[in-house]
Amino acid sequence: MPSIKDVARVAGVSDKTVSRVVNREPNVKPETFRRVEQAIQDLGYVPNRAARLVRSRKSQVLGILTDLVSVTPYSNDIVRGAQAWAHANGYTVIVVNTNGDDDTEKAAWRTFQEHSIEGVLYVTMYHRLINLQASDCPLPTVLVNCRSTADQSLISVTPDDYRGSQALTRHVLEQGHRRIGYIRLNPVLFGAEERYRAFQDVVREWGIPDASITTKIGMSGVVGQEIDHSYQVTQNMLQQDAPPTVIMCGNDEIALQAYLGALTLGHRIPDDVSIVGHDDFKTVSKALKPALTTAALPYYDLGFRASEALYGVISGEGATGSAGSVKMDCPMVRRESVRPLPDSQRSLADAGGNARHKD
Amino acid sequence: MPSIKDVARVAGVSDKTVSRVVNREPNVKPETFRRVEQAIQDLGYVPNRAARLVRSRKSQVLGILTDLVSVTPYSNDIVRGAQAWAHANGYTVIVVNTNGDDDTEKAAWRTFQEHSIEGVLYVTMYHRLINLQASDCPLPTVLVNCRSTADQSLISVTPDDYRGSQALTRHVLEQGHRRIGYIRLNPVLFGAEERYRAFQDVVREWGIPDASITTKIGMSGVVGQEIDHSYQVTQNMLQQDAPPTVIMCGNDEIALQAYLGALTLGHRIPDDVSIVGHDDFKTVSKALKPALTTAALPYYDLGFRASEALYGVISGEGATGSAGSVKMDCPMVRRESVRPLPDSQRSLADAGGNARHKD
DNA sequence: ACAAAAAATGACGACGTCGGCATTTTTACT
DNA sequence: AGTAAAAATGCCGACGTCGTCATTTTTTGT
Repeated sequence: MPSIKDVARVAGVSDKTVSRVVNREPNVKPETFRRVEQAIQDLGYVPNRAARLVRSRKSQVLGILTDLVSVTPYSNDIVRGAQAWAHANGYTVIVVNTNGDDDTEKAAWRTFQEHSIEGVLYVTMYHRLINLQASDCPLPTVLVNCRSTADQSLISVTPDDYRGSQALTRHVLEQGHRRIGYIRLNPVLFGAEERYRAFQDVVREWGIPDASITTKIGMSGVVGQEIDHSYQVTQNMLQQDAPPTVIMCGNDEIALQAYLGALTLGHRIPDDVSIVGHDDFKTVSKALKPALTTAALPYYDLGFRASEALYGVISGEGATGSAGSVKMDCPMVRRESVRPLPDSQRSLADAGGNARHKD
Repeated sequence: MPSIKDVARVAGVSDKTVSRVVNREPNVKPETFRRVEQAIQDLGYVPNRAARLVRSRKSQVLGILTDLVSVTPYSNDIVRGAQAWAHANGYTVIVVNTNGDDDTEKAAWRTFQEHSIEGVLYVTMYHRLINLQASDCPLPTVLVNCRSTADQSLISVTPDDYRGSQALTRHVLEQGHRRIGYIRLNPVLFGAEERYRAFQDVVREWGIPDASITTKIGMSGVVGQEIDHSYQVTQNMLQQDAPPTVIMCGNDEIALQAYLGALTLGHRIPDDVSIVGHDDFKTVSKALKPALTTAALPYYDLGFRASEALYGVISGEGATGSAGSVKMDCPMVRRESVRPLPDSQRSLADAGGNARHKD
């Protein structure tokens, strides 16, 4: 592994001049520049970051700390997004999975310090609240897909579950649906709460009577090993009197269960029952027939945006406190699983009440 | 950021003694050891890897080069497996996604060299053949999920698609199925070839007549944007005269299509038709009702095993040439989507021919 | 108690790079 | 041509750590 001095010798200049060429500093004669470049080429010289770092303290490395690569493999897109930003900006990324283990997390922070990392992305694989103090973080940190209840000053980048669910609910109502089944995500998840709240708010805003809404919990249990009742829940809903014309699912996995449940009962989608999901897990949402209308969790963007934010913190560009925190939209992805109801079918007669949207 | 000298001063010893303590070298008086540890604690000293590296040339860092995080997000488990090995063995991991771009790949190799990385895992996100020379790799390299047609000497760790498919086919035959539909994976994929070949070999070995086999291609087109015909293909198969009693799918995504196609036609699974997949994409295979019998792609193990192999190369423990290459088993995961056929239904009468397994 | 061996500790320099500053070469201007 | 300013280049040392080897302290055996 040749060093800068080897290059200097070959090019017949001093090591400092080589350094200048390598770092594109000014004040190098074109002719010298050429000679040095040639020598670099010939020797296959590659600068040594470690040595550079010993002097300049700029590692150009970012750390990513993830809790566990949960059952939903899609959240890896957060990491991809972060990497994309990093490589576009000359940074390298070190990733450590803690698997939710505290000791591993401790070790990871230490590793990051040893590597003189400039900043850390603290990524959770599902949207949740955590309990982290800024003082626990020995390095500049940005929270991704989570927020800290303990310390508001930690900047976070999270998906806006509320708005995603809101858009979906509005869409469903605009298509004329009034009898609605809602299958909730595992209540343990933060997103579950937000999504359900948005659903309720919109439904109330439109004056839909409670009687025409059926809500059930589709998943429950510890994250990672939850029990999924949504298949059965769907079938129960469809077999009740005046069944819902649309089933809104807490996420796409539940939507898959809803499809299976409905199809097995001989219902056609969306002719007999419409279905919407949430998250846009493409392996599911695009694969279903008809393709699923859902709201896309912006995982990739979360990672990308968070890296930008982290860079802001590192380079000290203001943005202190939670002022820098961002909620990113979950845009609705309209596919074919929601059928517009003809006017004639929009009454609520058989579910009691017939309130309509006020506008 | 305190240095080893700050610690030395506080502990009242020389920097070298601190170094000894940090690296657990012998010949330090217990009392001195204690004092130094205390000083380290008090100052929050963390050794600086860069400085260490400048001298010792052992970075304890592995690089992971991935082509693209393809449509199947599951292959990320390869990376997880590699990380698991790394962290268990004191290594840190740098990941770079090339998105299949040659320039990015070039840049990645360079970055790896700059970081004095010890070795590289060259990971492809789907099982395929690549065209890489050992001479293209400036660092010790192990291929994961791919093999090089250009250079046999590159060690590779790949899944054994053939044996996975073989096990699945045998299972299906053992359950008494004789009229079989086979929906092929995109022929562009290396695994598609292997799996189909295994299927054919077993079927032939058992003496099943060609007439009772229906084979169709389920996906085609460029990887990442393929067209999926398998939904329609399934329905066609089920509507033919003497339809297959089991449909074997090139992978689990195709199996999902098969489920949807079958259910929509009113067929029950596995009562009317059995289905098997391949890959064990859990979001699909465990979610389906009934859960899918499939063969598990050992992604995690691939990554873990490959790291071990790479370490072997780095530390020069023989294992030269493709002698070190490994094919890892894809164990069958037996769930509920295959129904054993009662003897009375095992004839081939209506499909022409009635050959039986020879043993 | 004393020498020899063993253990513990320290002084110093090198690793590859780059910042600071001194020195040399070139350019611009009279 | 001569001089001042600007440009180009080089020398030296420091970053934090650890290897080498010298020095000091402790232990062991008589």
